[in-house]
Amino acid sequence: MDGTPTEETEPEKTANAPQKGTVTQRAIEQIKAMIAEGRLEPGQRLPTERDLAVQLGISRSSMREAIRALTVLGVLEARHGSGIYVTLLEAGDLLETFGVVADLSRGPRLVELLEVRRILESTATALAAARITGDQLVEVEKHLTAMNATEDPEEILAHDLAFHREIAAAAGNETMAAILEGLSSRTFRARVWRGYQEEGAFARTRREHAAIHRALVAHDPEAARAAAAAHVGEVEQWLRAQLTP
Amino acid sequence: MDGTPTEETEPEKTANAPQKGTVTQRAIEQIKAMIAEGRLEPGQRLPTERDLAVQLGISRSSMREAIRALTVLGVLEARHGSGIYVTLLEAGDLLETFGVVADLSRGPRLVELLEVRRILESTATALAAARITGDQLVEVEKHLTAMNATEDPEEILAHDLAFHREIAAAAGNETMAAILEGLSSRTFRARVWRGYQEEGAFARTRREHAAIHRALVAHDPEAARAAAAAHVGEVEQWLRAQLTP
DNA sequence: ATCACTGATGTGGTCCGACCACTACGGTCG
DNA sequence: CGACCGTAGTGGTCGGACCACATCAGTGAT
Repeated sequence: MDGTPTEETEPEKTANAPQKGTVTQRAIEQIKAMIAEGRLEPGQRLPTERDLAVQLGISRSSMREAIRALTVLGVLEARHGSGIYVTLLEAGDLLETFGVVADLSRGPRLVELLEVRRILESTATALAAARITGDQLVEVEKHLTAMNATEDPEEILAHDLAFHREIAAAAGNETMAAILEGLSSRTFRARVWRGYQEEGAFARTRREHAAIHRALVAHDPEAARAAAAAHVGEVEQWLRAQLTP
Repeated sequence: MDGTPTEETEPEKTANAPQKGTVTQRAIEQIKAMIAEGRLEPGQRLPTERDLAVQLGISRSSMREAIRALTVLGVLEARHGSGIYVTLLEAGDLLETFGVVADLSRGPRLVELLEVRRILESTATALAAARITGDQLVEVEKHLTAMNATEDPEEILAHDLAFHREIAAAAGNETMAAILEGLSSRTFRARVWRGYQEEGAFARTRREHAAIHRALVAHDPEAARAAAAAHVGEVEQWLRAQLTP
């Protein structure tokens, strides 16, 4: 596209970043900056990979790496045959990567993660108790009864996740809900649950869920906070004990 | 490896993932799985890009995209001329991406982020009050006095960040500290601070910091929790008011 | 024997060009 | 008018080439 090769061979200083780090890293920062500055709106479609590469003066390969990076971060979304789009940049999009932390953590850090979850979950449950509507409560109860009606561990886990997800949603803070979602990612809980439930913790779990539900119905934030903290705290203490046998 | 070009054209079912999603996405999952299963230890060096590509049966280009993705997630680290290494997988490594959320969030979500920070920061400060050592307290005081001794906004911000970072570290939960670090990322606070401090909030900020420090010295968790919650809450309320003028 | 220099080697970083797989859109045909 | 189909454009993949950098063994002077 350049045409006349007599263009500035010397590095242009037109308010552009000179040269720091790899070109791919630079491209990532530039696209991020474009979004942060509002030059790219959520949901908007970007130019093609080829055009973008030309615009930033890099090869398509490097541009693809930059796009891939922003894709896994939940900032961009590539649709085969259609184009590249900015995501809606909602909490869920950007915090999806949180699950990776939970998946790759082991030992002491699992306890730390549960501690964070206990803090956030108890607060979220308290907020939910104050704000939850009738419809939302029905949804919570649906998963609660379904969870108690089956013996299939997989199904129990699924409804357990949904139970807490509905509560987090009722708290009215999408960001907090998204973080808790990542903190309860499938593989994370599956690893902990396996051992925990094998000790006949089903009954205790049901009792704790019932206590949380009771607090929600009563719109009692303090009771809800205590119940949720105790619920997560039980698992936390069990896991803590597992690490020091 | 197989040699004979009479290779099975039909999809191989040798316990391998058949074909879902892009090859790059598959490679990302496979490497993640290798780490999760312990086949790759933290700090360990991986085979070369070229070898890895051959092992997973994909091109080097696709492998590079996978590596780039895991790099931005803080799972891998590429050193030019040396090789690719698994990071130490510490909380700070994996939660670095949290800063992206703060950088790209605007409007209502900024309030939500501050709400999350208020919850975590207040708890972390409470924990710190109970556990902080003399040395750690000295470090905190260093930033406190330095912050009050200058008028340069940039320097104030830097010491402010360090002040809270030291407290979070004293709480003894690296994961929580890493999340708070992301929630206080430079660009995030710079955007909010700009307007907040222009209203002569310096004095108030100093008073709040002094209150937090007093609670730490007294080893009074409840006072620390209240002071930290009020500190963040002030900014939170100010920002909330800005959004509904 | 010790140390600084130097070269070769291997690694990640970048670029290019080609082709494939899929989507979207428009025209055609029933 | 609607279903079908072909085409152009897009992201996805591949292979090869070259560059920039780190590392280390070998060399040489001290």
